[in-house]
Amino acid sequence: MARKTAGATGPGATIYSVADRAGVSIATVSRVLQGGTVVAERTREKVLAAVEELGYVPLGAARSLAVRHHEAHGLVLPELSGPYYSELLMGFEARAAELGQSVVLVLTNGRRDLVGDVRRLATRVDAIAVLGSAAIPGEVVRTLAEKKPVVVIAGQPGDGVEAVAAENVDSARELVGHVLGHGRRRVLFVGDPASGPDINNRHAGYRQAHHDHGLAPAEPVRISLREDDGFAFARRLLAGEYHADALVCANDELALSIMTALQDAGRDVPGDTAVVGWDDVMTARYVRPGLTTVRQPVQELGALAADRLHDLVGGDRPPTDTRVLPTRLVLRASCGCTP
Amino acid sequence: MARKTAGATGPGATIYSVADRAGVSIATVSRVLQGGTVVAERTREKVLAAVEELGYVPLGAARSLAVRHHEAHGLVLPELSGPYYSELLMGFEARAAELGQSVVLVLTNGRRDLVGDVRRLATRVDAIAVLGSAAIPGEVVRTLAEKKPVVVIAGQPGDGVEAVAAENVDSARELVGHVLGHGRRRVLFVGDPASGPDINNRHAGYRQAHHDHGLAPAEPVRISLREDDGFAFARRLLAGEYHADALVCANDELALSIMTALQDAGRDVPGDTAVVGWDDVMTARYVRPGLTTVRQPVQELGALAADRLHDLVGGDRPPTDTRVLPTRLVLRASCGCTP
DNA sequence: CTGTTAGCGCATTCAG
DNA sequence: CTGAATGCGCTAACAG
Repeated sequence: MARKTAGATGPGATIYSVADRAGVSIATVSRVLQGGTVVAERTREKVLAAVEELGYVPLGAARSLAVRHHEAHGLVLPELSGPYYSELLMGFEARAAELGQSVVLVLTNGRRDLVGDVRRLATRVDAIAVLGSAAIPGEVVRTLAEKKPVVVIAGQPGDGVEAVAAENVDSARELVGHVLGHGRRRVLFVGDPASGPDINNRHAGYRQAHHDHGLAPAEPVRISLREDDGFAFARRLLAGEYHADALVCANDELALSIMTALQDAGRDVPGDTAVVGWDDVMTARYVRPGLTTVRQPVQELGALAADRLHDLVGGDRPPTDTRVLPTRLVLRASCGCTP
Repeated sequence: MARKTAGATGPGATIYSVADRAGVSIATVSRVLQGGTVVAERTREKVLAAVEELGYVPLGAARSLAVRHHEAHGLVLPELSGPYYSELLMGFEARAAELGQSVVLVLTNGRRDLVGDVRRLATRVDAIAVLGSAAIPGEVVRTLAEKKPVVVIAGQPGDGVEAVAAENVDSARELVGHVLGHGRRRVLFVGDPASGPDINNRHAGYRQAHHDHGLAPAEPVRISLREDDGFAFARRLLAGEYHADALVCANDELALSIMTALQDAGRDVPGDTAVVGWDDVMTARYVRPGLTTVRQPVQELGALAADRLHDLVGGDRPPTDTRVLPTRLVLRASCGCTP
């Protein structure tokens, strides 16, 4: 049946109208646009001209249906506050783009129908990366992984699904060892290890460092990882509810809020109390004393996740063990060092 | 022609295999999945069971092709460092999700083939939001707007394309007026007004405030808006290259880097030099003195952009004038106030 | 080098 | 309430 191929301009132009206008077949149009096969220079020009004149924009969905690939990766994050997620996303997006993949993003935080949203996502991408800690219940991830390639970022290793992560245990051990090396003997771990595998590993390193020094680790202060919780804890500390000469905070937001609160109350940091954190956020460089922390290669982590997805979709490279990226201690003054 | 509808499980399951398994037609499957039409409870259950057993995930591309909608919005940002873009993205994503739209993200910063990337994006979304300042050459935006609905965020108003923005001129006028009210008489605008419409408007407000007070504004210090540039400027200021008792910085990153550099060199802020910025980033609360700045409703801006795209796609609401969101002065101590 | 043709998987009339 | 048939726009053989 002869298609209606009315000279639709702008939106509405299809490969048929372009072919018509250029006086060629749709196959030829497809060829010059995909750039794979050889096309006579003469006809190529005609096609390109027609494309230009009609303002033709190919319909991605039609291509996807034909090639049976979305050419898109999904990324599921809890939110975007703080530099961690943003950097992860930047790294992911950059690598995905290099690989010719679009990225469609889902932020789960105050989401009504999380499961539904993720299912809809699965509908339009070839593979999905999920931030392990908070984004999604592990059960959902597992059923998802039965249908699409999935990689978990900084999550529980060994669920049977691919995973990438930054190193935490050793760097925690090193960091806490460093603090103990300053002569501190009452160092508290601030932040709930149950917040996620990352935090749990940091706490594990904290314990190891104590054992290394023949010391008994104190119970962790089980609070969540936001500024407000830091302020609340600082009040309790100032009230004498805790005793410590050093605070190892699960992340920088906690460390910064606590440090500031202590200082505003007249405490000397690190004189009275040393404070260290995790992530090396921008603020860590600006406060005085500078915050000693651990720098993670967050962008690389994102890029790595994108890589794995791509491999998984391509069917290359069989599932590998969890890839762990190294981290680096950043010594400033809040731990007791004099730079 | 009878389709091969082999009981494909997991990936590979189609609406046909589900229909087969449930002993119904694909139309019925489609109906229960879309939930629009009425279906007998009995058959609905059969279908759902089949879906479950086969692990069926509908192919978004096929649906998009059939309904002639991608049900996705594009968002083009330069990058994601700092809180501004992240918050914008959060606001955009949240609203888009509410409207049932996926969001596909493109970060343009070190991008090789920007134009190509944006064209590919246009291929798979119904509409696109672009951050005006830095993401894309205005010319590209205009040709894009001929093919897809486009809204420019914080960009040049009146290109004939939809736009949303935060208020800048008045808040700048108020901020600078406030600084002048502290008795400062040599206040410099730091940051290149040509960086983008936002900055240009802030500079305009700066000038107005001077005129309000019968003062002559100084030439702006034309540097770009990153930390490094702030440090470099601070060095030149300390070297006596500039004279000022107040610095109105185009954004917080600039303000913070400059303030810190001055303090490290022994200058008193705000005693010797007041410093104010724009954006109210997290660090602004932590430095001492706290940074006086202007808070923009960035998330709302993102949400607004998503709304407009949706309206544009729906064909509702004719193109409106640029929507401008109000901003708010945040007074802390760096301007000379005593909180 | 180019045209013809057959699906890709789904939504949607139109009958029944 | 349900099924059969058609087309969405594009790619990829397969011929010429």
